[in-house]
Amino acid sequence: MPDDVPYKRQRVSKACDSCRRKKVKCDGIQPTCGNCSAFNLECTYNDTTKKRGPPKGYIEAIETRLHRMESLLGGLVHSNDPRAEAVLAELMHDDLRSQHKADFTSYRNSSSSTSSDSSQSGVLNTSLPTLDGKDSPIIDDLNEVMGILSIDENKQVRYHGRSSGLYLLRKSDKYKDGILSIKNRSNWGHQGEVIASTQNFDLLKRSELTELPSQEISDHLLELFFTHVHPILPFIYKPRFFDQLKDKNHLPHLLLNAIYSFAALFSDRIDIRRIPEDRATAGDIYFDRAKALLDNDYDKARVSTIQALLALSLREYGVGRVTRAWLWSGMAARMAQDLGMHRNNEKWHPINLTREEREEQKRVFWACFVLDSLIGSPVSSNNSNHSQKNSGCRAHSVSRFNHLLKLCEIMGRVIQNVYAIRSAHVSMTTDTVLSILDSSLTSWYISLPPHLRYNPSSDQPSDPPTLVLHILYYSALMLLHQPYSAGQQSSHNICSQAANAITEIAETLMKRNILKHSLNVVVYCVFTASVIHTYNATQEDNSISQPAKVNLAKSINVLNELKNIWPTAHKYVDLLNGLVDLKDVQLDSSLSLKGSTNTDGSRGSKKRVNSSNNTNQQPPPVGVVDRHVRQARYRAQYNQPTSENDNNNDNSTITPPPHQFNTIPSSINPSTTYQRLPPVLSFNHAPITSQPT
DNA sequence: GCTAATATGTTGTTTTCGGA
DNA sequence: TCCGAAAACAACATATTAGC
Repeated sequence: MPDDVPYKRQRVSKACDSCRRKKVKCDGIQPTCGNCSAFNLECTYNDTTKKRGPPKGYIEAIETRLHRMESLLGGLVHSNDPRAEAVLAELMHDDLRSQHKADFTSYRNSSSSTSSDSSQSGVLNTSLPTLDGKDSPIIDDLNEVMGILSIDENKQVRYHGRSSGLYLLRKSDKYKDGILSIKNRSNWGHQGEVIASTQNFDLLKRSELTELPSQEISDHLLELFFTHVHPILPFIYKPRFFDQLKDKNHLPHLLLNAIYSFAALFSDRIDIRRIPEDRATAGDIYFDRAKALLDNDYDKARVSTIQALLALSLREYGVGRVTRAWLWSGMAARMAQDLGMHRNNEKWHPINLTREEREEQKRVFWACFVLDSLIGSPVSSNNSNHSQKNSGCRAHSVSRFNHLLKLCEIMGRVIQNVYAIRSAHVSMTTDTVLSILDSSLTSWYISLPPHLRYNPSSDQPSDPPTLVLHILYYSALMLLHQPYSAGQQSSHNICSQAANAITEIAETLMKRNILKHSLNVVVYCVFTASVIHTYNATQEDNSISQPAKVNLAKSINVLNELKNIWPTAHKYVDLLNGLVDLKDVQLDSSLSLKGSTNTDGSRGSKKRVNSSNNTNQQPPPVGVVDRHVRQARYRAQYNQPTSENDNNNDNSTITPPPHQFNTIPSSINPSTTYQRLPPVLSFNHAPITSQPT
């Protein structure tokens, strides 16, 4: 064909709406195409065409690179190398930052067509509302996408993801160019490394690795583990575990040391601490042994290795070495997959697993799922490619664990749909996704059996693991609604009430002197609640700010208490103390920072304006009116009579939800809508069946 | 439902062009 | 003439859509 013959398109670039519906060839002639003309139809070209986004995995790859660069920068900033200081100075240079910002703006503009088209086609809008709720573009610089960076006096950079809620505090004076400058009062930036155990475990001799503590200490630590950890995360199957201990020649040293090292943090004994006066060094010797044993064993996938990884991950999370916790929980999850635990082992006919082995595998797999959800990025957990089943056993611990699994599954969906840069959904509006996920949480709450309900006015107080479960529930609520809290009053109310609830439950735990027995995930939950309180405390409306200040003070007290057992609480207390200053939140001295000592030696907040120091006279919690409205709606929906508790439900008690946010729009068929959500795990069967005893 | 054409985004290379 | 930045281009990957 000669070159000068013009290329004739085989297809029109845009078929008319009618032809597109009928999927027939359209000649594209406007205003009326040939087909519409022939059938005397109105010819329109209204349907918008979708623009493609970046290639699959591209955003993830860029994110990975970004995080790698962040950690490199973090290390650089932290080093004493003068060259690092020069690089830091260069990076801090305004020209570069503005260039960086301009680059990002350019990227946003270039993709703006995608955004607008997306909204029309129902793509979930994952962006964040502005603080003032105006409908300006929701994301306006790189930092909103990344989350928030904070930098302390030691130039230690910290990254706080969106789920931290810290972006709510962008209006503060200390927030500039995407960085919160926060006073670091207790040197937590280095704490992880300082307390990090540890002796040089490379020097441990092989014979020392297999040393075990005395029977008395062993019993003590195992009792602590099975009292405080096992009830909420029963990843050890006790009958099988204690059977293993009977065979002295084949003791699971790695697992034992991992359990000892974690349980030691719950202990008041000083003879198991590396430094007697430092509680955070409790169990260091077992940790060193476990780590050395792990280095020898991590390439051998075994159930006990996974269990050890879970225990070690929990410990590391508690002492503030989050990266290692994240790595080990991820390693555990992948090892579990390597062993095929993500498949339903009841179908493994060729392999003769005993009932105990099956039970153990299920527990371990689901514990991996929970940990990956709570302290890692639930990547592997959200993988729908597993068929392992959990249980419907009545045993309280197992039942609680099963509800925890369901809650984690919902949280995974929240993260996938609300926080992921690229949503798993392509055809639902934000409101719809919010409604569906909110409904899932409500259903979860309603499905709680009586023994897992939290009733603060009951004569029989809930046990600590159940209270932790409720704290996680309210955290999930905050996780879901937080991104929309600035733009939607209903979401903001739910966030505030959830934050109030978390603070109140945590305070209950503290007053009952059992806070120290709660799992370390509580620390982060209380912190995120505190961020909401901080935001509310700065509102002009006194009816909002006053109770928020009271709750903020309570939260800080709780975190101060948690510092005694979980070193990771140090950094959150410091962050909050910094925020209290910078947000000009005026706390009463007797309420705030109880038990904490500032680096300047003073105790409590420096700002004292609020004259009330009577916690019993606290104003109504934020959104309490909404709560009553929702309760009434809930009672109407579920035919529940008005309880006495509701009548005398004073503001100091937590009214059980459901929080009842939006109902699913009638135009949406819930069943079909749910099918569009990421696959939901099957929870209707019953594998984790045994009494945890 | 499915396939192939088309549109669009990324990445790496080459070309252009202004300033030293 | 050289250098560096920006623009242009090609090749490839992938999302979207026309239409069989």
